[in-house]
Amino acid sequence: MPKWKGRNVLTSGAMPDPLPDAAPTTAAEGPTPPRSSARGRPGATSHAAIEQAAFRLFATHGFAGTTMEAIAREAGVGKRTIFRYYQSKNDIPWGQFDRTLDHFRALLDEQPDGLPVHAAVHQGVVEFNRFPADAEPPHRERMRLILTTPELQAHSVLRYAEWRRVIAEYVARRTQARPDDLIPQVAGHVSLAISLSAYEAWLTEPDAETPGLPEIIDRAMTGLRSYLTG
Amino acid sequence: MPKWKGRNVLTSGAMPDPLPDAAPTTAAEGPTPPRSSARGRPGATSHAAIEQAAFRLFATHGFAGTTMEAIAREAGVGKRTIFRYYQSKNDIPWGQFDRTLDHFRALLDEQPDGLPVHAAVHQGVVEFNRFPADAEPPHRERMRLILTTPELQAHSVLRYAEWRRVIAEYVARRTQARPDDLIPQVAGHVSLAISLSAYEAWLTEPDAETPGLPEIIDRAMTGLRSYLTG
DNA sequence: ACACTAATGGCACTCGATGCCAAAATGGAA
DNA sequence: TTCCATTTTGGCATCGAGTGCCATTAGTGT
Repeated sequence: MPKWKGRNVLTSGAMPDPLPDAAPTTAAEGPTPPRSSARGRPGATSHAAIEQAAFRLFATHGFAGTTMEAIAREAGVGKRTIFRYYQSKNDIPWGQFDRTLDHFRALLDEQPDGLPVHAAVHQGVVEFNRFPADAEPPHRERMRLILTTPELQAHSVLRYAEWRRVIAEYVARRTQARPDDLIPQVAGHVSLAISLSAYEAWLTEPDAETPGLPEIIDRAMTGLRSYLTG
Repeated sequence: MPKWKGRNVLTSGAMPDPLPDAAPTTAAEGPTPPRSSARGRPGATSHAAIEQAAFRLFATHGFAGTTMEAIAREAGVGKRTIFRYYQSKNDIPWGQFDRTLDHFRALLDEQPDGLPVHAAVHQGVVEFNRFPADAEPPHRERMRLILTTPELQAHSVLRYAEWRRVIAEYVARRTQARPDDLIPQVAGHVSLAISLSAYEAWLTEPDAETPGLPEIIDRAMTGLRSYLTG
């Protein structure tokens, strides 16, 4: 689903971490995540650094086999601090996903109004999942981790919900309905279904990915249409 | 998604608990769940009793506000024992869901071969979610809990996966494909998408549920078709 | 009564997560 | 420079889910 703007090298380069750290979408709770201001003590680490440390450990000990303490040690900060940057261990692999939702919204709005709604949504989803070849390997690893680790698979629905919402809102706007109405909701759910199927197929393929993610999403979409029309 | 065969009264009557307790689908691990055999010490409780106790507490303290210790006390058994009946706290609300999958499989097989695949699947899903009026209120409460509690919402994907698999296998068989191929997978994902949308709409409606679940699923399905054809 | 079998439940322990708070660390003002 | 307001850090205690271990209990069959 994701689509991290620029380059996001996983183990060696820089992690997503775009723009100055923003406030969490799931507002006011216990500790307030760092937001590198002018005044006050500067942050001891960054999302990027934490994710790099975490993925390094995940690669060797697996997700479940890596404790938060270990990640903290690897990142050179206190465990307590990690929990200020990420609400939970499960949130680490997703990184700054929220950030990309604005981009997704923009992509949908870019679609010409002449296009039928379903086609516009489809195009938006495809574009959202198209990115430079050099950003693909790390993205692939990230998604593989997420889609093959049960805990993460489960946790991800909470992320998907925000993503679906973007679609539901777009469809609602274009069909004069409310985002909570049945059709917009179905559109969101089905778009997610398509994407997930596509990702699973994508991850199954040999690394010499002949068909890219966009192509597979296209294929899943046309597959759905032919399936539904017998 | 579910469909517990007979009567399954939530707070007052009997919980699902059909058939003699079977082995867990996710096989051999730590403690082996009870399977009331002839020999040996008899079980101190049952899935039904545990679920009743649990739901009683969930109703007053909420899901998160209810500890496993509390459930154990309410059910009159040790905490350790509860964990032998359910792999996790999150598994309690779903009850013996696995059991219903065989029934689902049977429903699909019942569909006439003359019916187009998508129609057969649709019918199967609809039938799966049709049940006696007196079983509805508790089912509704159960699903409301599951679909409105983030932890449960997330955890449920693991259950849904098995359910989707049933569809993927059916579609694969009828289209001479493999269950892991793109189209069967998409069919499973999309059927789930439809069902979830329908459930959400169903739960939103006032209790005087004019349209039942089957009708809403139908509506979601036709909605999808018209959405996809502009 | 005795052996066999299988579930129970207490205990200790790991790990994720949270509240609390004193101790950094920084920029700006006196 | 020193003090101050500000903001993050990280240690500590605590809670709750989940697991391994194992002696105990409660049946069945002989």
